[in-house]
Amino acid sequence: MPDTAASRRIASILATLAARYPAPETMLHWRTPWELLVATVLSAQCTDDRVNKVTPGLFARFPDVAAVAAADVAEVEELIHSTGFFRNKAKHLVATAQLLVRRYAGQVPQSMPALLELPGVARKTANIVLANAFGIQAGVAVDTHVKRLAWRMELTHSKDVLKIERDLMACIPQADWGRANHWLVLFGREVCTARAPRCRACPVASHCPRRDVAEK
DNA sequence: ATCCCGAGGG
DNA sequence: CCCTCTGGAT
Repeated sequence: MPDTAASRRIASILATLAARYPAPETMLHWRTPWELLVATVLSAQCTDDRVNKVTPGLFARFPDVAAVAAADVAEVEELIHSTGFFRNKAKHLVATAQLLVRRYAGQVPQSMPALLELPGVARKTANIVLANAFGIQAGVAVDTHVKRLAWRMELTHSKDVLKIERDLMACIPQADWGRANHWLVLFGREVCTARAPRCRACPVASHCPRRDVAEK
């Protein structure tokens, strides 16, 4: 069980961020579960607007799972080049598309274990796809920003992603699990940055146990 | 120069 | 646990 004061902090912060940031579907552009899966994979180490810049061309050239499954990896690499890590991402996307065609009739599976078998998909991506494409609130997606927030808010000091996820789930309304990552990422990039956090501009400074650590 | 909206692999 | 993979923003 997470510390209850920290739980209240996280809940208050999420409520504030929910009012401040738009819905996730307005950020990453996607129309189908497959497109969300692709966009989420591409978003590793990359901002939403850069992903949104390449996905229209990618989806136009390879309109569905079957097309990606038959695609030349080098051509996919070219189309997603600007999102970084393009060799890994292209290889994973093609391999995943091939697996979907082979085992799931070209559909994106709607369960955590099935998603985790897809190359390039781990827990964070699976949580986001399940929640936002299928409305299945399987869990909170944890990435570097979310971890940092959980630590700074003293919800937990664990480095175990599964424990961090469970502690967050205990204090975030289940309906927000799919969106929490998005809000926290934006907040983490704009305000509660890894170094030199902009505490003076922080909308939730009053909830922060480290607000005495002033912005320099 | 340095850091980053992950995931796979040693 | 550590490393690698990448371009782009700052």
